[in-house]
Amino acid sequence: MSNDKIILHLDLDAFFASVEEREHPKYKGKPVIVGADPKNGQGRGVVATCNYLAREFGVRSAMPISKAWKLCPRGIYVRPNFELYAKVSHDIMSLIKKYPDKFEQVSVDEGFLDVTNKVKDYEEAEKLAGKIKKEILNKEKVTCSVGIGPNKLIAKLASDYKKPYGTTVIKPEDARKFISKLNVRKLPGIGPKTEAVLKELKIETVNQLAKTDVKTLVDTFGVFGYRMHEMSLGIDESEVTEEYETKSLGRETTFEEDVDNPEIVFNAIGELVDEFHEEIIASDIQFKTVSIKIRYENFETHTRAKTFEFYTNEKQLVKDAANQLCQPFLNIGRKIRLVGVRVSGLNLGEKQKTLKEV
DNA sequence: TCTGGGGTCCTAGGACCC
DNA sequence: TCTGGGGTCCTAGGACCC
Repeated sequence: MSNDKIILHLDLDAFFASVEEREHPKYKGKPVIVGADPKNGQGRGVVATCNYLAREFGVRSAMPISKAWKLCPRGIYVRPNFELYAKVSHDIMSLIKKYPDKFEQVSVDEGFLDVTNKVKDYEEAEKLAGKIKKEILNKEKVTCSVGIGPNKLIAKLASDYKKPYGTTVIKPEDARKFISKLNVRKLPGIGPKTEAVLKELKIETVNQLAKTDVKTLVDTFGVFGYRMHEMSLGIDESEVTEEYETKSLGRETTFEEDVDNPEIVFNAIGELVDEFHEEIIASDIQFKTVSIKIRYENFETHTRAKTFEFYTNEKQLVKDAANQLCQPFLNIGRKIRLVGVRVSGLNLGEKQKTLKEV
């Protein structure tokens, strides 16, 4: 009995931009940038997603929209329509779910499929991937890329290897070689900060990471050092899991212009709470902790939290707690850029203890 | 270049309990 | 005089992911 798995990772290509192209055929053949209003280069905010044509101009996700505007002034700039993307995502995930033994939705545009007992080998897995890709394209008019490998880590890195509309198959015996060549930044959990620390240690490729002794990594990164070392060898024992429980729920907003009037902050908090409280009621959620987040104009960010001795779902309680928690940050002669409210310590109603619905 | 909004997970210190 | 040890909960900050 072998315990080798066959995992597919499916990633929708430039998802938000693809949906916009689908809805607006006149966008085809043009750079499409989904994100904040660029306001002739003065806009505040970032790029959410852009299509591959926009990427040729150097535009990237998470880039300030003002920079995107400089790189690609003639692009088509659209505000995101998250409700639409959620609907299309839901439709696509519903199509996919029937194929694997287990399906895990990771985000709006990604999912893992454990097909170990559905296919007899990697050739069959590749055929299945082709079938799923065509079905999504025919029925939903968007493309996706698929990675196939012996675990979630390899499958995920493989789906990223050839995009858009690519399929990359990494058999178990090729996993080490495949992962060795990658930059450490590709590994999940290694972001800009960790990348910089690794660079100081002269570690830039996964191969160099694999050759580093675990002690050095653990001394530098704590328990994550072990995980980094495992990943560098292509090891990932985690299962494709269908269960998912929400841990927190909230909203935040960046003001059009930085503010110092407390009334404006309180009003914003009220609106944010009104918005997500609907979700709390609809999903039958109770909570016991309320947190606020304040970001000053210089991007310095603070959080404060208050935990009740009981679970509740009362809107006014959230507003009162949030206002109270904000007080120390107001009227001190500093301008505020962002305010946020979040509830956690959740007691989930039966409805919510199911699949993640993004 | 000047940094969104939705989240998750980790760490570290302090309070408190037995 | 010089002060345990383990567990749990809470808070604040930070890195990271999509």
